[in-house]
Amino acid sequence: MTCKIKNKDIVISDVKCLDLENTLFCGQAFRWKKTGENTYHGVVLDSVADIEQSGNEIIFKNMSIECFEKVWKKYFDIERDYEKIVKGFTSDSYLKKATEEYYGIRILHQQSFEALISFIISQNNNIPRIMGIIERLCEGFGTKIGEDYAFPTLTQLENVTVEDLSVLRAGFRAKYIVDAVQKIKNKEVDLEKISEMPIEDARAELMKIKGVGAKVAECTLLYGFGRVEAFPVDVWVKRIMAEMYTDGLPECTKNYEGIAQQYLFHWRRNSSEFKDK
DNA sequence: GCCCAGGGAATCG
DNA sequence: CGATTCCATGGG
Repeated sequence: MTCKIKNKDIVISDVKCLDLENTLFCGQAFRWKKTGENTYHGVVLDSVADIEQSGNEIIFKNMSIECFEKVWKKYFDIERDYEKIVKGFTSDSYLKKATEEYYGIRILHQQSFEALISFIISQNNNIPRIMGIIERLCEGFGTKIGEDYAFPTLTQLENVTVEDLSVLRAGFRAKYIVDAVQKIKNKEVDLEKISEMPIEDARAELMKIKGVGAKVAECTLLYGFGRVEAFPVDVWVKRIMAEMYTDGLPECTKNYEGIAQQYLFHWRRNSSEFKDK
């Protein structure tokens, strides 16, 4: 990656395998808005970004180098060599198709608390409604930043009750959000320690929270902790496994199962190859 | 009205 | 144990 400052913008180039459209709208993050042909608007931590992709260049508009280094470099997983990883996938014919049709998906390294709460909300739910609930959560409880809202912090949520959360219209999931907040607050579940645990222990730790089962735990590890070997199995991935991988995932996905999962998930949901199925 | 959605807890056999 | 049922809400 090369990083230049032009006017007040950060311009990065030579980032291989990063397509904003595919990455931001493949169901891993729920707060991005498309603002134009190649422009996107989003919030991470307390930083708001307007980003534009033109070919091999990604432009972070009106952003300081400090902010880019501190927040966005990690968020877009810039240091990881996706080109190499994705090339490794092409020995499998289905993954070859998926990575060709939807090239440039990266796993976004989100804030762990946000990922946890977001995927608690995602259970037995559909993506448009998940987005709405999260938007109401941010507007109702997060810090206002200009026209935007940060995702609420643990402190901002530490005293909320199920009744307080009724404005979200999250249904039965509200009590799970409260349980997650309480257990993190009293250190029954320690997000700091989870990032250093072997993945089996990390899973078990997250599953102490009500409403966190295998799938939500796996999503939290993948998107909130950057554990790219985590493999969330939702209804779509279940279909993929039943239709294409009855003997399990191919060897070429080893240690990168979560990245493979993201390509397969997005491909199976959106490709015309599976129209009306 | 029915079915389904990036599931999980509670209950039943 | 595995299998079934219920959980809130909204869109198709």
